[in-house]
Amino acid sequence: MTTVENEDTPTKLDFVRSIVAEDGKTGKWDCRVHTRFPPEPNGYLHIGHAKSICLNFGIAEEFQGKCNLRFDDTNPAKEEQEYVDSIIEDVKWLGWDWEERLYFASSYFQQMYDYGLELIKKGKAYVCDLGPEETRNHRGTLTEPGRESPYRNRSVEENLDLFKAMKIGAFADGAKTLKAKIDMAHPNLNMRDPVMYRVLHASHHRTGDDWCIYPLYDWAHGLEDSLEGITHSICTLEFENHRPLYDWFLDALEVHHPQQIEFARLNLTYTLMSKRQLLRLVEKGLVRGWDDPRMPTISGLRRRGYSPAAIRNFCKTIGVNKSNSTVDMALLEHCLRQDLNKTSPRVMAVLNPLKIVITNYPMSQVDELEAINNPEDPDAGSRKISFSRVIYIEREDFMEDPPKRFFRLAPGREVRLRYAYLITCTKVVKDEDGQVTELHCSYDPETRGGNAPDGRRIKATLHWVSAAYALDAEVRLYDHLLANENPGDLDEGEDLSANLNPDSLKVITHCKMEPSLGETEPFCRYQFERLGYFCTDPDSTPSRLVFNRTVTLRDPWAKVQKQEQNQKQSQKS
RNA sequence: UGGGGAAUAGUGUAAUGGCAGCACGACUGACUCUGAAUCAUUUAGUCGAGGUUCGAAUCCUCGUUCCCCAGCCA
Repeated sequence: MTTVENEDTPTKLDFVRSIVAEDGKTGKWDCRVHTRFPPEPNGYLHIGHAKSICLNFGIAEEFQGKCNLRFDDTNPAKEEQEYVDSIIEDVKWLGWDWEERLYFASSYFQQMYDYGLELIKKGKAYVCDLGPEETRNHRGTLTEPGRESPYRNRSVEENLDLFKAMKIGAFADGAKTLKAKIDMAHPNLNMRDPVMYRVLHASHHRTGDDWCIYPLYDWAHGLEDSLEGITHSICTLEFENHRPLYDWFLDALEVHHPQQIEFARLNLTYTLMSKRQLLRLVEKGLVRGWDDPRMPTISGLRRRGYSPAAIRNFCKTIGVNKSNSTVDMALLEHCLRQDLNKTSPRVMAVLNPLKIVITNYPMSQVDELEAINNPEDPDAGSRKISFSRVIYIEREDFMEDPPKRFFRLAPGREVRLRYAYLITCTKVVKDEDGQVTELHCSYDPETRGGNAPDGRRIKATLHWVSAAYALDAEVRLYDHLLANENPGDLDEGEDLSANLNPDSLKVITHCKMEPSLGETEPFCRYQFERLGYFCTDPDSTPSRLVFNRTVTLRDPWAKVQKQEQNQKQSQKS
C-alpha cells in the first residue's frame, strides 16, 4: 500500500497523489511539486470547487510543494472583478495560502500572442476566414470526418500578416480565427483544427481595451501551466478529451510540459452544482444572492454557518477518483456536526415559546445558575443564567395527551429544566379555541442546579429561557433548496423554479434567546441546546438579532414522528 | 453508428493475484442534566458470462450499463 506520513496516521493515497508520489521517487520533475487552482472569474465558488481547491492546495502542502491561485480570465464576455474578489475571499477563508503567487491568465496575453506567431512560423497554425457556422459545418460529426478549411494552406507570411492584423483590430468579431493545423479527420473532435484565437472587441476587467483577440481555453491553459512551471495540472473529467490537444500545443512549442490529470467532479444530493444554474437562481431572484444560506456556494455555506474545517474534512472524506458519483448530503452534514459539536458554545434559545408560570416560585426571586459553555471543551468555561418565576419552553416539548414514546412535559409529569430545577406540570391554561396559552408548574426547591437529592430518575431535560431576561430574535430555518434528490436528472429546458422545495426557508420571529446572545456578531456559531447549530446572520444588529439554522442536531424523536405520520398517510390511501 | 473514460453494500471510498475493509446512512441496545455527543451490536457489496490460476474485485476474452466530446465557453 502506498502511504504518506501525515502527522501521526498514515493516509492512503488517492490516484492523483499516487502519481505525484511516484514522480517524486523517479525525480521526474526534479522532486518539485507545483499545482494550481485555476478558476474562471465568471461566478462564485461552490462546494465542488472546494474539492478541487483542497486537492490542489492539499497536495502542495503534503508534498512540500507550491500551489498557485490563477484566474483563467480569457473570456471578457463573462468575467467580472466581483467574482475575482469573491474567489480570493473564499479560498482564503477555506484556509489556504498562495503566498505571493496570485496570477492571471490575462497577464500572459502578450506571451501567448508571441507563441501564436511562433506556431504560425512552424507552419502549425493558420488564419481562417470561416465564420462560426461554416467552421461547425467543416468539423464533421462524431462519426464522419471533417473537411479542411479552404484557408488552411496560406503561406506563413500571409498568416503572420493576417494574425497581426487581427491583433490590431482590423477585423470584425467572428470574421477570422487563428486555428491549429492538426487533422480534420481525427476521431477526437478537439483535434480537428481547433480555434486558438477569436476576434472579440470586448473590454476585459483587467486589460481593458488592449486586446481585440482573446485566446481560447485549449490554447491558453497549457501555456499558463507551462509558464508557471506547473508539474501536475489537475482538472475535471470533461477535459480528458482535451488532453491530446494540451499535449500537442506544448510539444509543438517545445516548452515545459506539465502532466494533466483528470478527476471526477463532485455531485451532491439535493444540490445544483453548475455555475450556469446557480447564476440562474441568482438572476431570477429565486434566492437572495450568491451567498444565500441555501446556496452550495462557499459564501452561502459560510453564511449558513459552515466552518472551513468541516468543509475541508468533508473533502478529505469523499476521496478522489475517476468515476462519476453523487455524495449523500448526509455525509456533508455529518462532517459539519462533527466539527461544530467540538467547537460551538452552547446557549439556550426557544424558537416556538410556550409560557410557564412556576406558581410556587417567589414573585421577585431570581436565581443565578451556572451553565457549561461546551461540555466537549473544558477550556470553554461556564456562564451564569438567570432563573425566575416566568419562563419559556419549546411548545413542542409539551403534549397534553402524550403518545407512549413521548417523554417530555405533560400534565402531572416532572421534567428537568437544564441547569435549573425539576418542575411538574400542574395546570394547562387554554384560550376559547382550546389552544394552550400557558402552563402552570411547581418546582422542587431541593433540585437547584438540576439534581434531585433523592436520586430519582428524570427522563427529560428541557431547554428554557427566563421571560424577564429573554431577548427577541428572528430565526431562519433552512431545508434543501431542491425538492428532487437528484436534480441532475432534470432536463435542460425544465423549469428550475418548479423543482425548488417550497419549504426551503421558514422565518420565525419573536424567538426567545438567553441574554448572552445580545453580544453576538455576524458569523458567530452556536449550538442552541437540543435544537441544532445556528449562526448569526450579517443582517443581525444588537437591536434586531437574526440567526440562521446551520443544521439540526440528530433527532431520533423527529424521525419517529415522521414515521408515524407516513404510516397514517399510507393507511388513508 | 466514431473517439475518450468509468463500474465494489442504499451512498461514498479502500484492497494493484492471497481473510472484501473503512466512513456515512439505516437498525437494535447501553449511557446520558442536550432524545445530542459517546460506546456496543446488526444489516448490506465486487455489472454479467466465460477463461487463466492452488487462489481473481484485481489478469485475459466477449458482453451490459453509465458519463464526456460536434462553443469562435471554460
